[in-house]
Amino acid sequence: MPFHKTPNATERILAAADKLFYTQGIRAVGVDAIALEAGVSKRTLYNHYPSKDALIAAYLTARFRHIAPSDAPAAEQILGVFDRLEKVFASTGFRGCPFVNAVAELGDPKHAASAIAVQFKEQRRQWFRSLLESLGVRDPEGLSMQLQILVDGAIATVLVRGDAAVARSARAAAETLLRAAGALPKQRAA
Amino acid sequence: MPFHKTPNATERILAAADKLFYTQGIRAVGVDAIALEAGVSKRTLYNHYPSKDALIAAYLTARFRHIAPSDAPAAEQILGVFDRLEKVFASTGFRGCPFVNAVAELGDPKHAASAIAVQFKEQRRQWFRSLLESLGVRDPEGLSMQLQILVDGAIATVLVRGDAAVARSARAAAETLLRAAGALPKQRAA
DNA sequence: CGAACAATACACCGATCTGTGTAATCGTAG
DNA sequence: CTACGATTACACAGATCGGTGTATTGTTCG
Repeated sequence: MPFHKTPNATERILAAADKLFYTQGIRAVGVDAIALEAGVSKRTLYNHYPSKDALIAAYLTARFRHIAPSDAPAAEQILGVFDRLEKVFASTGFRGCPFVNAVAELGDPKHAASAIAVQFKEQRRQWFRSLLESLGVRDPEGLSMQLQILVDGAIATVLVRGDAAVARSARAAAETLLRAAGALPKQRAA
Repeated sequence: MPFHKTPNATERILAAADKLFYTQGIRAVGVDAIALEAGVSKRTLYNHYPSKDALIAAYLTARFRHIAPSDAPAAEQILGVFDRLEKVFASTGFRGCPFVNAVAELGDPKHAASAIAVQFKEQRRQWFRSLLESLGVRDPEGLSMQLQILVDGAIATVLVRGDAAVARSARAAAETLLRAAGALPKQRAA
């Protein structure tokens, strides 16, 4: 039976690729740098991943986190997204959305990265949509798209502005949209 | 007096750089490809631009279009942004926001591209803000940021989804935000 | 014509890129 | 101990990168 002597060589390579790809850009990072960061020879890297493109795809696939279901109220779950975003924005090394960045810098829509990016964004939109349905809003499809736009817009804006407080603006906008859809109590005066 | 025999060699180089940088990504395009596209020798290219970095900066600076003032009603001007966005999204070769893309793929915040990108986004936000002030909304600063988020969010979403109709969702969200701020008449029933 | 200047072709530099070939080494299972 | 599979170091291929040096070809003005 094949064994694994180390706590996963494949994972170390993937972790190194994630760190370098995300912080410096995919095209800016060579496989040599990834192998060095992972503490692995270049030959070993190519024994685990057949090509840099495959490693890129693995990087994005690993970034594809599935959203854990929650028992919290739907509106709270939705607004919680923006609160979590603010923390991510404020963390050192935030560099935008890895999926959007990959699509932007790879260019080729036939690259595996594009399909992965579409799936990720679509997953989050569907998550929004099902929550909105449970809230009984009038147009869950359209509103889920609007929330999605707010999320990606906040990410892009922070990428160039570097101001994590943008997340609060996005949250406020989401509140207004939810309120207009009847999914939130009427506004309290200040 | 120095003369110009052709309709501007510098401009042809810039136009070639714009086309290639935007459609394929900055790092993906070599100076040789730009010179070829411009119908110019590489030496001439370097006689007009001292380095690729300078050409990148020129590319972004040229993309920096100043917004022409208009006499149309303020709310109409704001919503018109999203209508124009939809046309841009539907045009062939749309590849997202050149400023955001440049920041994303260059990584280095000290690169001239970052400063240009910040200026561009800030200009548009100020444009929103002054229109909102003329509308007498309660929080022009915050609302201008929210509109900015909608614009960049729509751009990022279309980049991965490829669906120009996203612009209409963004416009609808902008209408809701303006209405909640009292800058638009109360909603008509469908 | 002839001086002045822009643009050309083209070779070239050193660095870096993705990817491979190979022989030596190491750790573990039988 | 031995055999085997994973990993290593390292050289190398072939391409491309940004950038330069140079000698030659135009083109325009005086």
